[in-house]
Amino acid sequence: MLAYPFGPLVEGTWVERRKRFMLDVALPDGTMITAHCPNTGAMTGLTNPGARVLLSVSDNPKRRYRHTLEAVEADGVWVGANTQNPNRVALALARARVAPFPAAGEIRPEVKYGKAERIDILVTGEDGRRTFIEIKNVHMLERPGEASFPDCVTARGAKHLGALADVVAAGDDALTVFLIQRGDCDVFRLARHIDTAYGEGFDRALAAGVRFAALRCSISPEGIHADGLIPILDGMTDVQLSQAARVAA
DNA sequence: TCACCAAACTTCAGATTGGC
DNA sequence: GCCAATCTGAAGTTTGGTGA
Repeated sequence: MLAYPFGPLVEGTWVERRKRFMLDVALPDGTMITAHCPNTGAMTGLTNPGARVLLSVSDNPKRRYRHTLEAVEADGVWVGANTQNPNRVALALARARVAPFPAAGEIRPEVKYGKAERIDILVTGEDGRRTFIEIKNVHMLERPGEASFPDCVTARGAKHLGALADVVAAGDDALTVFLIQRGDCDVFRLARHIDTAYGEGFDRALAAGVRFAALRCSISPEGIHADGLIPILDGMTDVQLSQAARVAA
């Protein structure tokens, strides 16, 4: 299903990522522009000068740069580069009651909890039971057909896993969705060699009862299409079976 | 209803601190 | 004094919350 339509896009060529939020792009007519890069991560595998990019255009007069990077072509497919889109896609799918999101309940995005934490989506069932849902953006392909996360050390990500484990300990449900913004993968694997602390946090969260799911999305100039869940392979824990059983439940 | 503010995202560069 | 480790601020945009 088309979970998030892009609207009109402009195609260009990646020239240089000058600063974290600024990307120089060459338009087809040779014009050089600076676009906003809404991805503050390392963008491993995507920072390829000469690669085709898709840009959305904003009419907001307050913006310094009218264009926003939406996708980069890598390995022959479009890869979503806007880290704000996964949350939008997840919210749309949650409202459509698509697995792995709860089949019923009140949906609220960006909900504060604890002292200073903020969860991406909170679903409250009619019985009052809450499901805290954290969305993680995935774009890296370490091996053909195998998506991986994280692409760099993410202390914040490990912190989120600990917070979700606390949520489960308090009697609520917690779900982490690895939303993969590329269609050329069949499995998801945790990149423990990149961030061992995140891997350890993953193990603790899994043992505590946090559920995990990997959701593959295909990117096209029309928008982001939700393909469905793919297996999480891990080698240390049989996450795939665990995930399948829990999602089915 | 509108305007304003804070928080979130992540990493780098520069400043600061501690140890030798 | 030097080096390494740690801390802090900044970068642009979006979105939700709050107050007028």
